[in-house]
Amino acid sequence: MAITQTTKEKVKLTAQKLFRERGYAAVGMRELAKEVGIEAPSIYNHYKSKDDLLREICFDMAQQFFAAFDKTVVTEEKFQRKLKAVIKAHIGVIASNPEASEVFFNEWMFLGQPHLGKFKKMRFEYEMKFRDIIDKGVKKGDFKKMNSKLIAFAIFSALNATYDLYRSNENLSQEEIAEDISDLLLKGLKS
Amino acid sequence: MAITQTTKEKVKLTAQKLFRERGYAAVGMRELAKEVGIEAPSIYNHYKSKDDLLREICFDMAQQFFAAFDKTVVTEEKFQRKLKAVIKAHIGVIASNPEASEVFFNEWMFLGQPHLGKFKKMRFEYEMKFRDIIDKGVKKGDFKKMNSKLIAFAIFSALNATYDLYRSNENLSQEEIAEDISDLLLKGLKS
DNA sequence: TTTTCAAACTAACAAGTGTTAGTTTTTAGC
DNA sequence: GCTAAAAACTAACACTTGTTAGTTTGAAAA
Repeated sequence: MAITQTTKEKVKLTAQKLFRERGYAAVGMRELAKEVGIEAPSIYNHYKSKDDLLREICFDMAQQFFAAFDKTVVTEEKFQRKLKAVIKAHIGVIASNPEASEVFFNEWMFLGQPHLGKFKKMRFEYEMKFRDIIDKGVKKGDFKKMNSKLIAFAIFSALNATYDLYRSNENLSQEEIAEDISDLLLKGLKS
Repeated sequence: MAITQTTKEKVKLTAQKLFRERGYAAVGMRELAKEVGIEAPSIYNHYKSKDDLLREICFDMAQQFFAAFDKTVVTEEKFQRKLKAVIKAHIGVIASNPEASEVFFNEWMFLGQPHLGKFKKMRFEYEMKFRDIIDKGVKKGDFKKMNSKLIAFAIFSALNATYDLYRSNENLSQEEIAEDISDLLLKGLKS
């Protein structure tokens, strides 16, 4: 817990909150500034532009997803275990910051170039890491034969919506969410 | 296929396209009008306001989802069959209009009151129809015991993202999508 | 041919947009 | 306490926003 908060941090946190609540395009700089407790032009002492702010939010999250994936080393040979581990890591990142995650998933389209292009590329690479596990699992016989692209899509869709579960708190723990959802999906992959 | 298209229809279709591509808040009335081939104020001969336009798009889709669900009468007693049938109906509605579906799922938050309230209520009711099938299936023993709310959430997340599959066409048929995804999910529910 | 009405138009308003310039205040280092 | 830099401020620009008022056009009904 940060005892003190720099203005820059406050701007970023407030932007995350407002962008999530109302969408990037619908939030004005004056409104953002007011919520922070400063005047709009003061924001430009910390961020080059509105787009720059969105860029930082989105790319910070992207980095977290990659880091969580790469940190997940599974020595076990079973692909069910491997997939479950990265699913949990993915859900864990979302759980650690549902607000920024929602912005990441829903507002990236407002990024200007060249960031937008880089973002799409990174997201594709990340998705391919998952697809790779599924494909290898199918090849080895751990998973049934299937349209891996379609299945990976369905899995991501279920995982990426989990930010919604932390909004109006229903006393669902991250562990419970990760366990139930990965169980549902992994069972469906059984060969 | 409509051979001729009224201006009102053209406005609605163009709005669906633009709202999907760039988001409701980022699309201006002048831009929408230009794409239709008229001037901005002419739109007001057909729609009361920008919000009115979004309202029509969203509530038309809502009606289609309800209609498809209610039309799905399954005489079979197995809840797997019942659930599979409504899943397919749901995916079918999305497939029949992926563009409007995407607006429906992602832009409803820009609805003004009282439409926003009504929309939320309808969506909740619709989701409860699905939850109801799952709960009854669990009670009867067709599905394993589980957190039905969480599972319903995951199922909806997977289904509602399918509009994305029709965007950059990958030669995926609606039947293939519905079959693969419902298989994945139903297997995970097995008792 | 005249009347009527819907649907297009032009002009404009009031408010809001992101952002820059220039200035003052606050903070930190010596 | 003095200096330098960071971070706040006010004022403003050029442009866009949704929408209204008032007018003209085009086609159908009489």
